[in-house]
Amino acid sequence: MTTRNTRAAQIAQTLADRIVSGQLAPGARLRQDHVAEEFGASHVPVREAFRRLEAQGLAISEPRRGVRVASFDLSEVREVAEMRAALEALALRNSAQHLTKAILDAAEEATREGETAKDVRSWEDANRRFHKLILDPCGMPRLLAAIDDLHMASARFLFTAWRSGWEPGTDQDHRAILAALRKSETDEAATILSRHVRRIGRKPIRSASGGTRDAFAIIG
Amino acid sequence: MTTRNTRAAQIAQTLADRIVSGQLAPGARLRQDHVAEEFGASHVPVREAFRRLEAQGLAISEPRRGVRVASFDLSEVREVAEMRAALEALALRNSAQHLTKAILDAAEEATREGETAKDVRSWEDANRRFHKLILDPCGMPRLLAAIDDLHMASARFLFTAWRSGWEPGTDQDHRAILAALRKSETDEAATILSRHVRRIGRKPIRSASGGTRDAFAIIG
DNA sequence: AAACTCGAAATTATAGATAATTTTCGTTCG
DNA sequence: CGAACGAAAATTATCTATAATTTCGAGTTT
Repeated sequence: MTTRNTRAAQIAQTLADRIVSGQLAPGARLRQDHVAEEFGASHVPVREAFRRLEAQGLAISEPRRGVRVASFDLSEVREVAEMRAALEALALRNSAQHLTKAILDAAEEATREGETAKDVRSWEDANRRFHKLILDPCGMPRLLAAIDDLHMASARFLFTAWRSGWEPGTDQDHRAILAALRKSETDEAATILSRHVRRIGRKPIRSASGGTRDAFAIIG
Repeated sequence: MTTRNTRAAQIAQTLADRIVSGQLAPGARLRQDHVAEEFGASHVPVREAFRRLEAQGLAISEPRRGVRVASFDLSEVREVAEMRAALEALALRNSAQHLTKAILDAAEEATREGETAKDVRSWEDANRRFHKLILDPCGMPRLLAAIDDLHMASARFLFTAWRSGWEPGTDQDHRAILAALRKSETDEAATILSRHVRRIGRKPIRSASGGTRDAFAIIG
């Protein structure tokens, strides 16, 4: 199997998945020799992977002190929500004129899948697919890459908060966005999308010390 | 001042400066052994620096084929302008309530310096200072980092287009933004800022083959 | 003459080794 | 008993060496 990617990219991808899924907790140390050994690689590609994770905001590196999984708090959840709102609205405005009926149908199907998802992971997958479908046609690669990074952060917030317990509901926002797009009411669709992405859910979490605190995540 | 940063960070910084200033042309190859030799380093920190430049959009890496300075065209200039407009407007809305008279005075001073700048480099420096002054108080580090990267891209577009020949003018937009902020008319200020950042200038450039084509850059 | 093949040179990717720094943990001193 | 110190261990950052891949050109074939 000749992988087309570099070793560093593979390692970065796997570690990113673990961080997003919550398998690697915020604050956890990433020790280069341990990671290298696990992947059967030397530490050089591992260090390159770390630099990538750092740029994506998933890890934090302090010189001579190693790399840790980035921590986050409510203010960063809010920040990512606001950035997503601003950038996704922009993308949608540029994407709208290129949307076809087939794309909108596929987005509706993704919405249905999200509504019937039985766990948070499959809901997130369907939700991301919805957003990607209606935004990709904007043809702005740099913008789409930035949105992708923000979605990854969103997913991390979500998986950390909703480790278990997920009840699906009808996604009125998605349907309203699609209805507006079908009527070519771009501004309306962008406005709903912007509001939709800024909705932050709260869930009580049992902390290690026995008490309960609240966890927050973007639920759009 | 010995920056206690890593070698990789120093190399990335220096290369980024060269790319932004146009000293390294779009498409130019970055050969790790040559760079390593120049900086008196091995190829390991050089490779880490490359990953950083890649994440910032300043370089493009193709596995086994090396790293090149990223190319860009009018559509990317437009894209960066739109992204800056969206994100800087967001930042300003969150920054407005924290702005003090001292900050606004400093921003006005930066505007004056930009108006009297004798070359494009010092104009860009003053312009960036203006934007940074009024946006930094928003206290959203991830947003500010994203804006920083976009400013770097903007500067690159500008320096590539306006390698020479620069005539200063009064910056009415900056003054209008400051006036609105002084009156606490945040929405008005954000609207002007958004329009301001999307202004794209055109300049005829003598190409190598003797003909002239147009170069474009964000002039806000 | 154009296209193709093969091989050498250049370059990138990975591995192994070394030096420098931080962390850890036991011991001593207040 | 707790804080502070210091050697040992672990970890990071860097360098040198080796392996793998691509590029480019000379020579051959159609």
